[in-house]
Amino acid sequence: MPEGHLLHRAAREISADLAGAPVRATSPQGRFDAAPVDGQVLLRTEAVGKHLLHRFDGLAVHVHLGMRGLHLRYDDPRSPPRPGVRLRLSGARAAWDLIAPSTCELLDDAAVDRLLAGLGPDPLGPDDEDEAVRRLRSARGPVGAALLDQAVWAGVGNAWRSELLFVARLPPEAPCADLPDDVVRGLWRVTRALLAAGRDAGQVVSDPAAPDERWVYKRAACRSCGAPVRAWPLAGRTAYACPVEQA
DNA sequence: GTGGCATGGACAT
DNA sequence: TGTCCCTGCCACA
Repeated sequence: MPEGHLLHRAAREISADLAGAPVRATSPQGRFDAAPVDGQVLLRTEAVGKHLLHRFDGLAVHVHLGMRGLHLRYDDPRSPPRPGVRLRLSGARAAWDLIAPSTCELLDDAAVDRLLAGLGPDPLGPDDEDEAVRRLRSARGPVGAALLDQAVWAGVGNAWRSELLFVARLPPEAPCADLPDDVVRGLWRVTRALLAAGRDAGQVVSDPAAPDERWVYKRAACRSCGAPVRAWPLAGRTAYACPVEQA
Protein backbone atom coordinates (compact mmCIF):
# COMPACT_ATOMS: atom_id res chain seq x y z
CA MET A 1 0.00 0.00 0.00
CA PRO A 2 2.80 2.27 -0.87
CA GLU A 3 1.77 5.86 -1.39
CA GLY A 4 4.03 8.63 -0.20
CA HIS A 5 2.69 8.87 3.33
CA LEU A 6 3.67 5.27 4.04
CA LEU A 7 7.17 5.75 2.67
CA HIS A 8 7.62 8.71 4.97
CA ARG A 9 6.39 6.61 7.85
CA ALA A 10 8.78 3.80 6.96
CA ALA A 11 11.67 6.23 6.61
CA ARG A 12 10.98 7.62 10.05
CA GLU A 13 10.82 4.17 11.62
CA ILE A 14 13.85 2.78 9.82
CA SER A 15 15.89 5.82 10.79
CA ALA A 16 14.80 5.46 14.41
CA ASP A 17 15.89 1.82 14.43
CA LEU A 18 19.04 1.90 12.38
CA ALA A 19 20.45 5.35 11.64
CA GLY A 20 23.66 6.54 13.23
CA ALA A 21 25.37 3.18 13.48
CA PRO A 22 26.89 0.59 11.17
CA VAL A 23 24.30 -1.71 9.65
CA ARG A 24 24.48 -5.18 8.28
CA ALA A 25 23.23 -5.14 4.68
CA THR A 26 22.52 -8.42 2.96
CA SER A 27 20.41 -9.81 0.16
CA PRO A 28 19.09 -13.18 1.33
CA GLN A 29 17.54 -13.61 -2.08
CA GLY A 30 20.78 -12.70 -3.82
CA ARG A 31 19.31 -10.31 -6.34
CA PHE A 32 20.96 -7.21 -4.90
CA ASP A 33 24.65 -6.61 -4.26
CA ALA A 34 24.63 -5.14 -0.76
CA ALA A 35 28.39 -5.47 -0.21
CA PRO A 36 29.24 -1.81 -0.91
CA VAL A 37 27.14 -0.66 2.06
CA ASP A 38 27.42 -3.69 4.33
CA GLY A 39 29.00 -2.59 7.60
CA GLN A 40 28.75 1.10 6.71
CA VAL A 41 27.10 3.69 8.93
CA LEU A 42 23.53 4.42 7.87
CA LEU A 43 23.38 8.22 8.03
CA ARG A 44 19.60 8.37 7.65
CA THR A 45 16.72 6.91 5.70
CA GLU A 46 14.55 9.46 3.96
CA ALA A 47 11.51 9.47 1.73
CA VAL A 48 10.94 11.70 -1.26
CA GLY A 49 7.55 11.14 -2.79
CA LYS A 50 7.21 7.38 -3.12
CA HIS A 51 10.97 6.85 -3.17
CA LEU A 52 13.04 5.71 -0.23
CA LEU A 53 16.73 6.49 0.16
CA HIS A 54 19.01 4.80 2.66
CA ARG A 55 21.84 7.30 2.85
CA PHE A 56 25.41 6.21 3.40
CA ASP A 57 28.58 8.23 2.92
CA GLY A 58 28.62 9.05 -0.79
CA LEU A 59 26.22 6.23 -1.62
CA ALA A 60 22.53 5.53 -1.27
CA VAL A 61 20.30 2.52 -1.61
CA HIS A 62 17.32 3.64 -3.64
CA VAL A 63 14.10 1.71 -3.06
CA HIS A 64 10.77 1.97 -4.83
CA LEU A 65 8.08 -0.43 -3.74
CA GLY A 66 5.97 -0.25 -6.86
CA MET A 67 2.52 -1.68 -6.35
CA ARG A 68 3.53 -4.85 -4.55
CA GLY A 69 6.59 -4.19 -2.52
CA LEU A 70 6.55 -4.19 1.26
CA HIS A 71 8.70 -3.80 4.33
CA LEU A 72 8.71 -6.17 7.26
CA ARG A 73 10.22 -5.25 10.60
CA TYR A 74 11.58 -7.69 13.13
CA ASP A 75 12.31 -6.79 16.74
CA ASP A 76 14.95 -9.48 16.83
CA PRO A 77 17.58 -8.74 14.18
CA ARG A 78 18.51 -12.43 14.16
CA SER A 79 15.04 -13.49 12.99
CA PRO A 80 15.37 -15.57 9.85
CA PRO A 81 14.15 -13.78 6.72
CA ARG A 82 11.28 -15.26 4.79
CA PRO A 83 12.09 -16.43 1.26
CA GLY A 84 12.52 -13.78 -1.38
CA VAL A 85 13.89 -10.95 0.75
CA ARG A 86 15.74 -8.60 -1.58
CA LEU A 87 17.43 -6.55 1.10
CA ARG A 88 17.82 -6.91 4.83
CA LEU A 89 19.17 -4.03 6.89
CA SER A 90 19.83 -4.95 10.46
CA GLY A 91 21.24 -3.21 13.50
CA ALA A 92 21.32 -3.81 17.20
CA ARG A 93 17.60 -3.19 17.75
CA ALA A 94 15.80 -4.46 14.67
CA ALA A 95 15.94 -5.86 11.18
CA TRP A 96 14.10 -4.42 8.18
CA ASP A 97 13.36 -6.66 5.22
CA LEU A 98 12.43 -5.45 1.76
CA ILE A 99 10.23 -7.71 -0.35
CA ALA A 100 9.24 -7.47 -4.01
CA PRO A 101 10.28 -3.88 -4.67
CA SER A 102 10.11 -2.57 -8.20
CA THR A 103 13.49 -0.90 -7.61
CA CYS A 104 16.38 -1.60 -5.26
CA GLU A 105 19.64 -0.16 -6.50
CA LEU A 106 22.80 1.61 -5.41
CA LEU A 107 23.12 5.24 -6.44
CA ASP A 108 25.98 7.67 -6.05
CA ASP A 109 25.26 11.25 -5.08
CA ALA A 110 25.01 12.46 -8.66
CA ALA A 111 22.46 9.77 -9.50
CA VAL A 112 20.44 10.69 -6.43
CA ASP A 113 20.44 14.29 -7.61
CA ARG A 114 19.14 13.21 -11.00
CA LEU A 115 16.41 11.16 -9.38
CA LEU A 116 15.28 14.04 -7.20
CA ALA A 117 15.40 16.47 -10.10
CA GLY A 118 12.66 14.49 -11.79
CA LEU A 119 10.26 14.83 -8.89
CA GLY A 120 7.92 17.67 -8.04
CA PRO A 121 7.48 19.09 -4.55
CA ASP A 122 6.62 16.50 -1.91
CA PRO A 123 3.63 17.49 0.23
CA LEU A 124 5.43 15.81 3.13
CA GLY A 125 8.70 17.61 2.40
CA PRO A 126 9.62 21.25 2.78
CA ASP A 127 6.62 23.47 2.05
CA ASP A 128 7.31 24.78 -1.43
CA GLU A 129 3.83 26.10 -2.03
CA ASP A 130 4.57 28.54 -4.82
CA GLU A 131 6.44 25.91 -6.82
CA ALA A 132 3.73 23.33 -6.14
CA VAL A 133 1.05 25.70 -7.36
CA ARG A 134 3.08 26.67 -10.39
CA ARG A 135 3.64 23.06 -11.41
CA LEU A 136 0.04 22.01 -11.03
CA ARG A 137 -1.41 25.02 -12.80
CA SER A 138 0.97 24.62 -15.71
CA ALA A 139 0.36 20.87 -16.05
CA ARG A 140 -1.39 19.80 -19.21
CA GLY A 141 -4.62 17.87 -18.95
CA PRO A 142 -7.03 17.29 -16.10
CA VAL A 143 -6.18 17.73 -12.44
CA GLY A 144 -6.96 14.05 -11.86
CA ALA A 145 -4.08 13.11 -14.14
CA ALA A 146 -1.71 15.76 -12.81
CA LEU A 147 -2.04 14.51 -9.24
CA LEU A 148 -0.67 11.12 -10.28
CA ASP A 149 2.25 12.69 -12.14
CA GLN A 150 5.20 12.51 -9.77
CA ALA A 151 6.91 15.36 -11.60
CA VAL A 152 4.03 17.62 -10.58
CA TRP A 153 3.60 16.63 -6.93
CA ALA A 154 5.59 13.69 -5.59
CA GLY A 155 3.90 11.16 -3.34
CA VAL A 156 0.20 11.28 -4.23
CA GLY A 157 -1.22 7.98 -5.47
CA ASN A 158 -4.57 6.74 -6.62
CA ALA A 159 -6.37 6.54 -3.28
CA TRP A 160 -5.27 10.02 -2.30
CA ARG A 161 -6.18 11.40 -5.71
CA SER A 162 -9.82 10.54 -5.30
CA GLU A 163 -10.06 11.55 -1.67
CA LEU A 164 -8.18 14.84 -2.03
CA LEU A 165 -10.23 15.94 -5.01
CA PHE A 166 -13.39 15.15 -3.09
CA VAL A 167 -12.24 17.16 -0.10
CA ALA A 168 -11.44 20.05 -2.44
CA ARG A 169 -14.78 19.49 -4.25
CA LEU A 170 -13.00 19.42 -7.60
CA PRO A 171 -14.08 17.23 -10.51
CA PRO A 172 -11.10 15.08 -11.56
CA GLU A 173 -11.50 16.05 -15.19
CA ALA A 174 -11.20 19.79 -14.51
CA PRO A 175 -8.34 21.11 -16.66
CA CYS A 176 -5.41 22.28 -14.57
CA ALA A 177 -5.15 25.42 -16.66
CA ASP A 178 -8.66 26.45 -15.59
CA LEU A 179 -8.03 26.18 -11.85
CA PRO A 180 -7.75 29.50 -10.00
CA ASP A 181 -4.60 30.11 -8.03
CA ASP A 182 -6.38 30.11 -4.67
CA VAL A 183 -8.09 26.80 -5.44
CA VAL A 184 -4.76 25.15 -6.16
CA ARG A 185 -3.28 26.63 -3.00
CA GLY A 186 -6.15 25.18 -1.05
CA LEU A 187 -5.63 21.79 -2.64
CA TRP A 188 -1.91 21.86 -1.78
CA ARG A 189 -2.63 22.79 1.83
CA VAL A 190 -5.21 20.09 2.34
CA THR A 191 -2.87 17.60 0.66
CA ARG A 192 -0.08 18.48 3.06
CA ALA A 193 -2.38 18.23 6.07
CA LEU A 194 -4.02 14.96 5.14
CA LEU A 195 -0.87 13.19 4.00
CA ALA A 196 0.76 14.17 7.28
CA ALA A 197 -2.19 12.71 9.16
CA GLY A 198 -1.93 9.61 7.00
CA ARG A 199 1.78 9.28 7.66
CA ASP A 200 1.21 9.46 11.39
CA ALA A 201 -1.73 7.07 11.29
CA GLY A 202 -0.18 4.63 8.82
CA GLN A 203 -3.15 4.74 6.46
CA VAL A 204 -5.04 7.06 4.16
CA VAL A 205 -6.83 9.66 6.27
CA SER A 206 -9.28 11.82 4.37
CA ASP A 207 -11.42 12.77 7.36
CA PRO A 208 -9.45 13.16 10.59
CA ALA A 209 -12.71 12.77 12.51
CA ALA A 210 -13.21 9.34 10.94
CA PRO A 211 -9.76 8.06 9.99
CA ASP A 212 -10.95 4.66 8.83
CA GLU A 213 -13.52 6.07 6.41
CA ARG A 214 -13.22 7.22 2.80
CA TRP A 215 -15.39 9.77 1.05
CA VAL A 216 -15.52 8.16 -2.38
CA TYR A 217 -12.51 5.88 -2.96
CA LYS A 218 -13.73 2.38 -3.76
CA ARG A 219 -17.14 3.23 -2.39
CA ALA A 220 -20.49 2.58 -4.03
CA ALA A 221 -22.09 5.68 -2.50
CA CYS A 222 -20.66 9.04 -1.48
CA ARG A 223 -20.10 9.06 2.26
CA SER A 224 -21.20 12.68 2.40
CA CYS A 225 -24.40 12.81 0.34
CA GLY A 226 -25.13 9.20 -0.57
CA ALA A 227 -25.08 9.74 -4.32
CA PRO A 228 -23.77 6.79 -6.36
CA VAL A 229 -20.03 7.21 -6.78
CA ARG A 230 -18.79 7.53 -10.34
CA ALA A 231 -15.80 5.28 -11.15
CA TRP A 232 -13.92 5.40 -14.43
CA PRO A 233 -10.37 5.10 -15.79
CA LEU A 234 -8.41 8.32 -15.67
CA ALA A 235 -4.69 8.40 -16.48
CA GLY A 236 -4.54 4.63 -16.40
CA ARG A 237 -6.11 4.11 -12.99
CA THR A 238 -9.61 4.05 -11.61
CA ALA A 239 -10.83 7.43 -10.46
CA TYR A 240 -13.73 7.83 -8.04
CA ALA A 241 -15.80 10.96 -7.61
CA CYS A 242 -19.13 12.17 -6.33
CA PRO A 243 -21.27 13.34 -9.27
CA VAL A 244 -23.17 15.74 -7.04
CA GLU A 245 -20.55 17.38 -4.84
CA GLN A 246 -17.74 17.41 -7.39
CA ALA A 247 -19.78 18.65 -10.29
C1' DG B 1 -7.30 -23.78 -4.50
C1' DT B 2 -7.87 -20.34 -8.15
C1' DG B 3 -8.42 -16.02 -10.58
C1' DG B 4 -8.86 -11.15 -10.70
C1' DC B 5 -7.62 -6.94 -9.10
C1' DA B 6 -4.66 -3.32 -7.09
C1' DT B 7 -2.64 2.62 -2.93
C1' DG B 8 3.08 1.94 -9.36
C1' DG B 9 5.71 2.73 -12.96
C1' DA B 10 8.73 1.46 -16.84
C1' DC B 11 8.67 0.22 -21.31
C1' DA B 12 7.06 -1.30 -25.81
C1' DT B 13 3.68 -0.21 -29.22
C1' DT C 1 -2.79 2.53 -24.61
C1' DG C 2 -1.35 -2.19 -23.40
C1' DT C 3 1.72 -5.20 -20.91
C1' DC C 4 4.58 -6.93 -17.53
C1' DC C 5 6.42 -7.49 -12.68
C1' DC C 6 10.24 -11.42 -7.04
C1' DT C 7 2.78 -10.05 -3.85
C1' DG C 8 -1.41 -9.81 -1.01
C1' DC C 9 -6.13 -9.81 -0.57
C1' DC C 10 -10.55 -10.81 -1.72
C1' DA C 11 -14.42 -13.33 -3.74
C1' DC C 12 -15.69 -17.43 -5.25
C1' DA C 13 -15.63 -22.49 -5.81
